[in-house]
Amino acid sequence: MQIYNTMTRKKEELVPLVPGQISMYACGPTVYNFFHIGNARPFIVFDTMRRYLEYRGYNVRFVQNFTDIDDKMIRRANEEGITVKELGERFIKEYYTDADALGVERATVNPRATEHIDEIIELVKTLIDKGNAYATENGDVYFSVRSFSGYGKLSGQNIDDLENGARVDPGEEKRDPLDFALWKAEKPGEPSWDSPWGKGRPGWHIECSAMSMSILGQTFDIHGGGQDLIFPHHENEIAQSEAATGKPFARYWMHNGYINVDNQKMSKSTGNFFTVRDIAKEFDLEAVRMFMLSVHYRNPVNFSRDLILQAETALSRLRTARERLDEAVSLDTPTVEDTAFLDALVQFKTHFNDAMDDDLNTADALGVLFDLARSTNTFVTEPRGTIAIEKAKTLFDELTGVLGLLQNKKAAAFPAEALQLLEERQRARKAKDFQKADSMRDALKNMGFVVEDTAAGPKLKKL
RNA sequence: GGCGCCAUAGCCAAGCGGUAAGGCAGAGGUCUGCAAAACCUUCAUCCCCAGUUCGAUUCUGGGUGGCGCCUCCA
Repeated sequence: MQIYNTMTRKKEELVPLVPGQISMYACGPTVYNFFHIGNARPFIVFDTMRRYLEYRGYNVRFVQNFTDIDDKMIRRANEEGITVKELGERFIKEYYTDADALGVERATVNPRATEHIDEIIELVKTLIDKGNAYATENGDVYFSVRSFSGYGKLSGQNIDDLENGARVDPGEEKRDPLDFALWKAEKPGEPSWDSPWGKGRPGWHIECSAMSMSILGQTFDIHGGGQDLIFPHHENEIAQSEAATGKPFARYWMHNGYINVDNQKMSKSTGNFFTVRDIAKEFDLEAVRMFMLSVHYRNPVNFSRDLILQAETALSRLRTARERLDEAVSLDTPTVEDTAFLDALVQFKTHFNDAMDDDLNTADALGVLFDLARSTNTFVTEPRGTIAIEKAKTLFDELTGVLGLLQNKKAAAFPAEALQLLEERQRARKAKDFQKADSMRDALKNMGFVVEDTAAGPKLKKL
């Protein structure tokens, strides 16, 4: 598989550190609020990456953290009049609610920053011992950027150019404006932990280094996140981690593009965001996943309700095709068409894999899925051999499963009243009383159901 | 100022050297009592100008127009 590595700015063959295994870390949410559609993109992208790697037979260790201590957490907790811990607990729960609905599988581990304070302190200690960090009078610890010669290698920034834009906040005792905080001294009313530098809390960047390395090892395969994390967050992670261990940190860096609104980056600070929770009130979140996967993960994409609607319609095309396979009439003896069809299935699978192997080209892979749908739709118009039908179902489930689509298997339960109307309508039709039949169809429509007359009889569908 | 991304039909979006996947919407048709679903047909020469090449949407240079990072940010 080829993936685009931000570090080298090229597509590279993915060769895992340990054959057959992939270790992967993605920056997770700061749990101070509901997450928005823009935040959802990396969750979906890296979940899809993980699913694909597992499908291709890798044993994947996938870590996505929760940042549960930082300035925003503290501010929000104060506003709500609750503790930072309580705030974190609440929004971790809310995260799972939305992530589940988006078809995002649970990571192998979801570490929390506050549960890795010991590792963070150890890492900071090591950096001070090695001369890459220094503690100040008031108990802050900073990383000395100029002590790490590789600084800027991920973002392609020249350290002296960066110097011009850097600034120092009042009260900070940085030796160099570029230096960043590893440990922040306690302020009144803030959660804090004991450390060799006095009470305090970790800086943001060090959390990810500590959590990723303590769970996946000093060197691991893939590190992912949004493009806005390239600088400074990921640059800083590299500096801290490699300075401390003397070993390469992540081997491949994957970054997803932004979700835009009217061509502007969706972000909390701009205020042009839609929370996933709000969108869930209007749409099936699987349509949001469909929408995300219809674009290559590195490209920016505009978000709008109209586009989710398009995705919803497209998704139902796949869903209908899959249902038709279930309803297909199968024969004990294969038909002559079966062989050609089975060959076609193999082709679809190959094309799907080729697309995904090319830097996770989900847009292209979805195209294959629609080709498959057309093919099966045509195939099931006649009774076919059981084996061919079953193989088609298996492939369909396999490929939609890799993309995390069509996972809502819940059998649609229709109210008795609706089923009765459907029956009455059918009787009316048999009696050629079409006026009555149509009025019942209208009544069902008002209840939110459409009627489809199939070869196997009338069928109800939710609108 | 430094670093970087993008420009393909009404909309969304792959492709990235050999004359444009797929989805949504639209048009015509088949099926249907009528619909719906499905199927068939139809719907683009790829922002502009140079250059390289037998051949460029795809490479190079220059424009034009969008956008991002450099400060919290997925």
